Amino acid sequence: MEAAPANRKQLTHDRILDTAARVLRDAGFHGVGVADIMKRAGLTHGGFYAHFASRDALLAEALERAGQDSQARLRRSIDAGEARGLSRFQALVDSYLSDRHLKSPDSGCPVAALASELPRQGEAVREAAQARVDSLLGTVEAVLPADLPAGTAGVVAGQLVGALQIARTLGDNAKGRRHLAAARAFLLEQFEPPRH
Amino acid sequence: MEAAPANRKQLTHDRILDTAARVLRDAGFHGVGVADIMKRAGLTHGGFYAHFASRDALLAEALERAGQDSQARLRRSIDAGEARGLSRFQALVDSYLSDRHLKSPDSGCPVAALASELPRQGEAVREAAQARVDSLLGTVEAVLPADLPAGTAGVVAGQLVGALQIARTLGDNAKGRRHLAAARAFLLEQFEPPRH
DNA sequence: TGTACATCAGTGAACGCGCGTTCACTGATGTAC
DNA sequence: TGTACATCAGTGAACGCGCGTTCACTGATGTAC
Repeated sequence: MEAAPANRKQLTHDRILDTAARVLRDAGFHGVGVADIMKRAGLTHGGFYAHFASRDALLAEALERAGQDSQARLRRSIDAGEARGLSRFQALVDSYLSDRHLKSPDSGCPVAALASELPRQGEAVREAAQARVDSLLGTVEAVLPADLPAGTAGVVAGQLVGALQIARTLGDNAKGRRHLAAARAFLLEQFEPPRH
Repeated sequence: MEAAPANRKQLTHDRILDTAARVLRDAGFHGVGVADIMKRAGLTHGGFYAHFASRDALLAEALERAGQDSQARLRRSIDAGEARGLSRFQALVDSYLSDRHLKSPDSGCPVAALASELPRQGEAVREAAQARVDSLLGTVEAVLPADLPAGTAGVVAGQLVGALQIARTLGDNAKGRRHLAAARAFLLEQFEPPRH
């Protein structure tokens, strides 16, 4: 019943990563401290370097993990929205620009949670960041109508990321939510494919 | 010929603030260190607390200063573009989403340079941040056609901020510049008022 | 089935360093008479 | 015009603290026979 010997360390590694991926989106790169993450994962800080070569290596891996996590959530939301009769594009917009995403960055898109910090990180993190941006562009592209000009997915992604960040700066209140709602309305009017 | 007695300190204060406003946009909130800023301003760190109550007070003032600085530059660009025959809206879009703004955050818009860090700052900084967002919205509103739905300025601002941040994450290279160009083209097509 | 040994994930004390902040002091500027 | 004094912007040493990183050690898990 016990897992294979190599697995125990792997499980701990995963637990550290999940913790870091959550804290990273909540508190930013400087909010991720080695000792704090280990403590939250139920460990002491000394064991950290048996799992990661450096704090920077953790940041890069955590960013990737955060992206995979939020991407998976987003795809589930799109599927669920489609099941309720929405277009896949509308489901994406409603989910990305939802009040829930406004108030819970720790389970949301790391690009929106970290965008202005990304260009200042070390090379490993910046590479992971570009992969996350490409992945977000792919998700948007997949739900857009096929006949739009090249670069449209980038335009929509820019709108999603920018609108969410401005709404978060305005606050989790009427002002912030009004900002989100305006962005949702605009995107749907612009890109929603005509329905029967 | 000498300035009034109270002026010498004021001049030093301004010099510290200008330095901090530049470093802040380049390196983010955590990139602003008391000793480093004082040194760059040609002073020793001990004198800092004669000018600011705390590092946080400096951050809030520097954010405000950065916003005023970049707003003034943007307005000059809009006027210059108009003088060259562009619409004021096109001049704003060309300037905000320019290759120069892509590569020089330290003299650019602090909202784009800091957006994802703003919600995590202390109260004084967050208040200054909201004022900067409002100011950006005002500048956009002023150059948009009058008959657009409420919230349109917010939509455009979100696009500007998001597109610039994503381009900076992609890098100061062909990929980043292509992203900027697509956002410029989209905004002009959408909102450029018809010309004679 | 049981004993001796090897492996290895995790512990906790210690390190060097940089940071924000404090404070006694200096030296230049301006004022009183 | 000159001297004595007060003011005040800026200096530089020192502080306490938190952080990333290292390392000798522990104790549990798994293997050999």
